[in-house]
Amino acid sequence: MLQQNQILAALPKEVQARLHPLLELVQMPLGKVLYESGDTLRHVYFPADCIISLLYVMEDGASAEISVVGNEGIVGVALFMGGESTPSRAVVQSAGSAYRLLGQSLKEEFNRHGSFLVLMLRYTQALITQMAQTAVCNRHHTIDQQLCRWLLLSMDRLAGNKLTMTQELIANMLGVRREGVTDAAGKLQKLGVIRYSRGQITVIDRPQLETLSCECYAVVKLETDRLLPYVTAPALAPALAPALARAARPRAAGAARPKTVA
Amino acid sequence: MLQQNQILAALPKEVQARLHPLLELVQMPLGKVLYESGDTLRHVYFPADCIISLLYVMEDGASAEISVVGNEGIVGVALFMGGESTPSRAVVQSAGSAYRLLGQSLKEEFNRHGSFLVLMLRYTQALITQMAQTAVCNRHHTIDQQLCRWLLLSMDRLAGNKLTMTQELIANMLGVRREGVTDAAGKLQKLGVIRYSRGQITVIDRPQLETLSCECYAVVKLETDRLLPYVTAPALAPALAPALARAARPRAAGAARPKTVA
DNA sequence: GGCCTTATGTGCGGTACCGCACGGAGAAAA
DNA sequence: TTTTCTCCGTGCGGTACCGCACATAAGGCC
Repeated sequence: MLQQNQILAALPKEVQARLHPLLELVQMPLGKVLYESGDTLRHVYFPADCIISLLYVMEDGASAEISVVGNEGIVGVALFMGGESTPSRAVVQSAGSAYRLLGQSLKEEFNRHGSFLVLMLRYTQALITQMAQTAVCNRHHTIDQQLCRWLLLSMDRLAGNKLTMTQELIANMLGVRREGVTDAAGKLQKLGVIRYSRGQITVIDRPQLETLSCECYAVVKLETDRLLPYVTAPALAPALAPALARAARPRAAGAARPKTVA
Repeated sequence: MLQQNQILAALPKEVQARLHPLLELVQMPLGKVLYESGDTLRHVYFPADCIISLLYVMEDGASAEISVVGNEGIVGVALFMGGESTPSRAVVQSAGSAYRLLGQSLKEEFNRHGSFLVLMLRYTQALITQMAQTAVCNRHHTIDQQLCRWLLLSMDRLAGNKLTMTQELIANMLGVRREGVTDAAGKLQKLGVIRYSRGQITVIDRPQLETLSCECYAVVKLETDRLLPYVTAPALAPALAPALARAARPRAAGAARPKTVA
């Protein structure tokens, strides 16, 4: 079902009809690398039920996740942004399938300057928001908070409440030690928020997970919903409404860290 | 001189002619806020000789810089990306002037689907790279390294080798304590790399600054030069060539943190 | 010169995270 | 059932950074 990807689903019927014969459904096994840093991209991918991580790998081999893409988005924005490549790696974080489109075909549709272009750009802005918030989160929040955020981002892109992912891999995504994740996950389990065993994580108390997460999750989610309203997303728990309001409203000018201005 | 902004300068003559009467040269005093988080943008800005910081301010008032824009770029990409607003603040980090364009005029030119659109998208990809690298840098690098990166990013966007900026403000940008910056700056001064006093920083040994910086600076610079070749940028010190090669070449697949794979 | 504001230096205890080493336990293979 | 491998738990010393509380100094203003 082509409609599994929300961007494809949001396109007008005639665009869908044009693209349909060009889209190829491909399997996405866990760990598959869609592109490496600097690769000239050949395809873009519209995830159907898989999750793709964009991550940067440093000289010394350490890594950090830049953003996550599920069926709400598209992998390979560099193709239509004009750069053709990007200094990051795209890896399958959760297995499934995706629709693949040749770069050339994508550009032809993009250059028709219709709804496809508009949609791509809006999605790209959502992606930018996610990256920016990742930067903030890496600076200011604890591993505990970041794990919550990461779990929520993943759950939003999956059908059930189960996730197949070892703590080791989560650590690579967050760019922290495996033991740090063990620690944080242990706390969440003790609180009854999640349950896990040997690479299987189950979210039990999602509302609680949202309150334990930093504001970063809500900021990204609300902004994504705003930018891509065609995504009929399940509403955020009411408890997060304040974060929404704060995120949307201007703050006092000039104040960076309040104390330094007082 | 309209050519002061490199994006405007790179546009074909007829586009420049169209835009010229619509562009308004405005002064950009230090600390001026161009937009707040969630504001509907009215203008975009093409910096001539000022530097604008895009930063995110958290609920508790702490902040972190997401990216920097100088005369190589444009402030307000959300306008043509379609979102009209963005959850961050744009502040003048170094005073100067900029060309301002009404959002409506921008969109009219953008929707002609010519070289303006192509240039905007390419610049936006460079901006994305900078944000992604900021996320990585925040996760993995020391304040010392980040200060070097930050100084280099600023110097690239200024005429001389002097920078007017207190350590307090730098701390807000980096999202760290002021004392941390004092510490790092002290070391750099002892090494004879910079000299500073009461908000005036002078870079003495730029090559040394580049070697002390983390790889993030080089990655962003090389990618920006690649995406926007019309910028006749001064070459990077030869010592950084290896970082370039690494950034451009694919890495061994699957390896996130090398030890975890060995 | 005297005073005040702002910028920078320094020290101290606390915490989050790191690197490392190893122990244990579940699952799969033999 | 025993072995093996993978995943998870735990402890320990080290470091980078934090928050706080001051001390010092440089420049503007009277």
